Amino acid sequence: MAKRAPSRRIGIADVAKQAGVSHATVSRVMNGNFSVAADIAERVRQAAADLKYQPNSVGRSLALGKTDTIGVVVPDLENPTFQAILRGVSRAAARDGYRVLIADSSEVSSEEAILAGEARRRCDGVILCAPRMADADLRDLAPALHPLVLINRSTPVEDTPCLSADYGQGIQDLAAHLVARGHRRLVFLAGPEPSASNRLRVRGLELFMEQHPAVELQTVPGGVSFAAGHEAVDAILASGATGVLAFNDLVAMGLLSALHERGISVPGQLSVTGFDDIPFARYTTPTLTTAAVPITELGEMAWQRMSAVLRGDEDVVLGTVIQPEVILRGSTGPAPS
Amino acid sequence: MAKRAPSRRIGIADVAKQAGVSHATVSRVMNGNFSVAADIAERVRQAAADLKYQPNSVGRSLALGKTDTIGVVVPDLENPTFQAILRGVSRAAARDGYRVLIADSSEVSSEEAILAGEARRRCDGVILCAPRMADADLRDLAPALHPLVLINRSTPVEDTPCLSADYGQGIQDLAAHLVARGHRRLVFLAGPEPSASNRLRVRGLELFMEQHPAVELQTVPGGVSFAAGHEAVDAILASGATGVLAFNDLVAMGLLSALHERGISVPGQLSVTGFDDIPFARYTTPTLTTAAVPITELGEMAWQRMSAVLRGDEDVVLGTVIQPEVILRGSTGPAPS
DNA sequence: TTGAAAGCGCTAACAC
DNA sequence: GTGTTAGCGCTTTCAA
Repeated sequence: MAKRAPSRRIGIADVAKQAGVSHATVSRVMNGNFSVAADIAERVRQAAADLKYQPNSVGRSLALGKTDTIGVVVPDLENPTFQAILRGVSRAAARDGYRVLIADSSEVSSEEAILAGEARRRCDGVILCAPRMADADLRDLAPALHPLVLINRSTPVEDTPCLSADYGQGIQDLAAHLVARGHRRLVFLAGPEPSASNRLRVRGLELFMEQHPAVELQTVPGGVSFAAGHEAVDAILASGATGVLAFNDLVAMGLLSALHERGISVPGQLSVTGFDDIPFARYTTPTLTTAAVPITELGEMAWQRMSAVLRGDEDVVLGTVIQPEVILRGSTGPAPS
Repeated sequence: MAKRAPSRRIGIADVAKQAGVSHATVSRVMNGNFSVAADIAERVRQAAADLKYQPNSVGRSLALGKTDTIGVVVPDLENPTFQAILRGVSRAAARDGYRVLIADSSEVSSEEAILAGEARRRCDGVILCAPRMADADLRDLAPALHPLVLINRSTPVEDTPCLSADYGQGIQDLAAHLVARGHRRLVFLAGPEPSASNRLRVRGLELFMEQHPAVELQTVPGGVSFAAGHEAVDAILASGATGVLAFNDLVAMGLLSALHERGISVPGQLSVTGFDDIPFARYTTPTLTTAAVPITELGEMAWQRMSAVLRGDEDVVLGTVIQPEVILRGSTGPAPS
């Protein structure tokens, strides 16, 4: 037996008693079931209002077998990309009456599986952003998580919608832009080695190089943050490149800031590109050339897929790849002669 | 009767049957109750593993009368301030085994009350950031939301912990800094009229002006975003002021960007201050002088308060005011002579 | 130490 | 149209 609460919250039974009807009738009224006589319905509504009745959604969830909540697992709530995904999911889900439970793995990827499972137990489904989780782990985990939607994974998982941006194409487009402006020595300021989205960029650049044998490309280890870009400045300058392809906007901004401190002119001496087009990219000095990934929309689309699965749609789109769009701004220019 | 699901999820009953014990025993084992014989416990664990049993947390919540989840209501998931609060709450709550449900009112303040109530029904408590909600509405709402923790409200509400930053003092400190550098004509690039935190800044500036009769202060309408700051540039220039106190960092950055486009030198011709010290503030050009509000910590503290209330602590701290700290960077300098 | 049974708050099938 | 009742999956009291 559950706790004998001394002063329970108002429940459906209290309203039923107050209105002099059965609790089934109260339930009907609360759910807008019209098979209740108008006068009785009114009496029930009055009683509910008098008692300030708030339906208990846990009871409701148990009876209905659904929570109207989905979990979103992100590696880092501090990263604008994941904030944007979360925002997109949250808004789209809210329009359909669903709420979002957040699970932030704080970049501890060993936690992701646990968090995701935990989230799934409380929710009707989970949207998983786990860019660094090993493919094998993901495949093991997936069945227990279903309904599951994946974001930014290249791994196809059976019966699991997956949304991602074409980082490979985006970085090629940026490289092409630099080459068109006369740059022949490029450097890739890389993201985390194990990250799927970094691998896609690397692969894209490999393809690009095959088609542009005259271009030279180096790689400098970077990271995902301002600080990573800031710290990489020496290695970038040492590379002798005239064009820098940064892993993302954050890294590019850190680099821009360090270059400014060193008195290096951008794009006069060095052109720099970012990736993502975070809101701040248009406010840096100089403004940042980047490949825009409509990441909030990607979050919204993730909800569409989840919603389709929850509705039991027969043919949910499984693979979705969004094409980034190159945005030319002030941080790139012709190669110095 | 609930839906006759054709293929239910594995429940405690399945594990009980498989292990040849009652479901009460399974429950005891799953909850680490030691009053179960070691061999039986092992058998149960084995059965649970075989069946890949995942305890259903809705059932658990109903029996226990708690969800181990708290709701966080924010006006805008796009705003770095609220992202940081959310992050602070989420991480602190996670450490105590609680999860966070997000409710984004998308700046529609009429939605806040509904969202908050809705969140409360699904959660054990709610942390409310509703800077524009009218005091009276908040007081009406509070009892139904309890346990409730308020963020950035100056309204005291009975029995409700409230955390806020001392925006009034922070803006005075920034103004003092400008005056110390010789500025005599200041302009406040204001936030939203009805926002409590804007009113605190206004009040702070009034106090400041009383103590500095030689200083002239104008007010220009602004907003909360980049765009607002960017658009205000003409009004700012028209004011003839040499020092600008922007409502927050975002607004300051938008203004900085517009000033850069106009070729106005900062801080040579105009000094600009922000507020909040968002992560990007140290990477603008020039870097932004601002008043740092440790907002993630504020989120963490909000969880501490909530946690205390949930534990039934007798004397929870109700009012907490965090002092912003002025961070001097490159966007402010001596008044032009 | 274990099982039977009640109850958490709600929905819905069924009978009237 | 409305009430009775079973059941969602779990915890916990009580009795054995």
